[in-house]
Amino acid sequence: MNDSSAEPSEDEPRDFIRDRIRADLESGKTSALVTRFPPEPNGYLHIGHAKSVCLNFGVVEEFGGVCNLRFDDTNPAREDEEYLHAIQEDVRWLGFDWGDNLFHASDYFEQLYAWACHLIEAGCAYVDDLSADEIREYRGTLTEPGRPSPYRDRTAEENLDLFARMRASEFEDGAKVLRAKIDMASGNINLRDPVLYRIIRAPHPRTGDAWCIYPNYDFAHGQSDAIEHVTHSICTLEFEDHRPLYDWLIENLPVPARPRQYEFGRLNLGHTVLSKRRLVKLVEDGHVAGWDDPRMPTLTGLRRRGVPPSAIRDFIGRLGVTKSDGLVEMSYFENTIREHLNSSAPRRMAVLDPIKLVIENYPEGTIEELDAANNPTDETAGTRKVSFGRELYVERDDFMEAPPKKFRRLAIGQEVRLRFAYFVTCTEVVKDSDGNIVELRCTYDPESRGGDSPDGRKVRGTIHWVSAAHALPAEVRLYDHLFAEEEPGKSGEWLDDLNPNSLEVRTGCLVEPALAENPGVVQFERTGYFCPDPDSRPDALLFNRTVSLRDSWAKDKGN
RNA sequence: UGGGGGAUCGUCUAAUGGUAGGACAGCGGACUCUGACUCCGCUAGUGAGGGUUCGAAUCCUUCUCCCCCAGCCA
Repeated sequence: MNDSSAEPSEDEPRDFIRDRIRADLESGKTSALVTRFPPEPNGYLHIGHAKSVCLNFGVVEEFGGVCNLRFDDTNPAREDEEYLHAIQEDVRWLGFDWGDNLFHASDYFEQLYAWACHLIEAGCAYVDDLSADEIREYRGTLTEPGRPSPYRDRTAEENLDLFARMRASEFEDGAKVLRAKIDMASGNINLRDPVLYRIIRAPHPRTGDAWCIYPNYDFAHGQSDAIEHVTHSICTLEFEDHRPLYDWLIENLPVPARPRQYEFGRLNLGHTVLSKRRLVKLVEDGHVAGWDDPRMPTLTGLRRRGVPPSAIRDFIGRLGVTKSDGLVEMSYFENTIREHLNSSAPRRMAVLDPIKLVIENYPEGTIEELDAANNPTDETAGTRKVSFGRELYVERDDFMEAPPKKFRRLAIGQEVRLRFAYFVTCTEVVKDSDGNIVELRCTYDPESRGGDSPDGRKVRGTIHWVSAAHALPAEVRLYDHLFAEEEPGKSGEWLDDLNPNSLEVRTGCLVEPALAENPGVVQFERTGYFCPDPDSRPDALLFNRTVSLRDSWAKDKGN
């Protein structure tokens, strides 16, 4: 780890938060940088969380310091152990390490309780008997001040006693709460005597039934930061309004450190949703197959989809960190994924919608082993052998009976290259009784073995293929945007904007045999990037499309 | 008509009183054994009005629009 010498260099990211940290380090205000990533264990991490993860862990990689992983587990009614493990796996997958610094807000319950008592003794907090509805009523509105609760002026002794009895389980859920005594007339509603503790008689994943009162976010978060000596508590914009309360608590409590909160704009991505509430709904109502459905923007979904973590980190880095809230185009993310995969993914051939092609002048029963480059952009990726024979399968789309002028693929009388193999010319088509094309008959030029003709003759197009005798059957799942609308719910019910075609299952695909050996993320030549699904088996191959290749032909056709 | 925050190409962002720049998208072209990749070029922006200044995205001022807040969620 480097330490606080912080000359900004050219390729280092710069933003208002890093500028702040740099200044604090240089001035000596901060001697050792401490940040934290504080997920609530009540759902899976998504790409929006990745922005926070990359920021909090990123700055300590850049400036030195530590980033704690701290679970904000203050609400046992909503949280579950399942998420504790999943979240750690996802952060690790992204490539970050919290070392021994795995903490929980629940680790601090006893200290938090003591500090609550401190507040009571100082006359800064009181036990309120008002119901939730009454508290809401007394709180006023955005434009009208609130009114003090009739219980606001209880003595410290009484409050202490009541609070102890809350802890001792003498009251029902909702019967009493502990509130900070601040300002019922504040324009900032968070300062109108915010609730600090509530009664929740639910077993906690970590503390069991040791407690029946739990601190809420506002009381737990800042104080946990202080306990951990967090120097820069980085959160999203919606907490900006909470900062005065955050500071008020820090100032009124004998905490061991003075953390400061900084807020940045959260990530919004087009054609998807990134709110936990909505993601849960998609899973629970079965609109997707689960948290790890490859269409989900969750990290586990993206992982199953084949998106490399490096692409996610790179994407987040390109976005920058600001306080303006925007909507990032999905194509920006997709482009980053392609960029990472282009250099790393081995090329393979797979035919997603096969039609048979027979080379009439190719000797029957002959099989050739041809060399195919594994990655033309990376010579060190080497080559592999692919089997070639008289009967092949090619993509149905790669033939047209009445091709437009710019069509560079197979058509009657048109010569094309079979990738890594030979030049072939289509001579006739075979149709069934309904007039559907069922087979293409071709001739080949034996001189063009390997893909080039000695006479220097050029062909306009190159198409991919598989050998009929060697190809393996496979199922391929093509994914599209989960939502048809870029901003789901912009006009109407967000679920109505689901894309009915977000999943297209292709059965009867044929892939080259090399794909049987669990290849990781590969490029199917001319088609896209694909990875084997965890459910894929040797006798039932199953691939997910990570992202398609750019296709300027498809775009052109639309005109 | 309370409080907090934000407005720069279509999108994400740089420029902190001195030539409005980059990336993605789009368009055009070159190259190509992937209509991919790569390369080249083009299009396109300071929310509006006033002011200060030799000079304003930047400073002042008025206005407009957008986001967040009335959980015993985080």
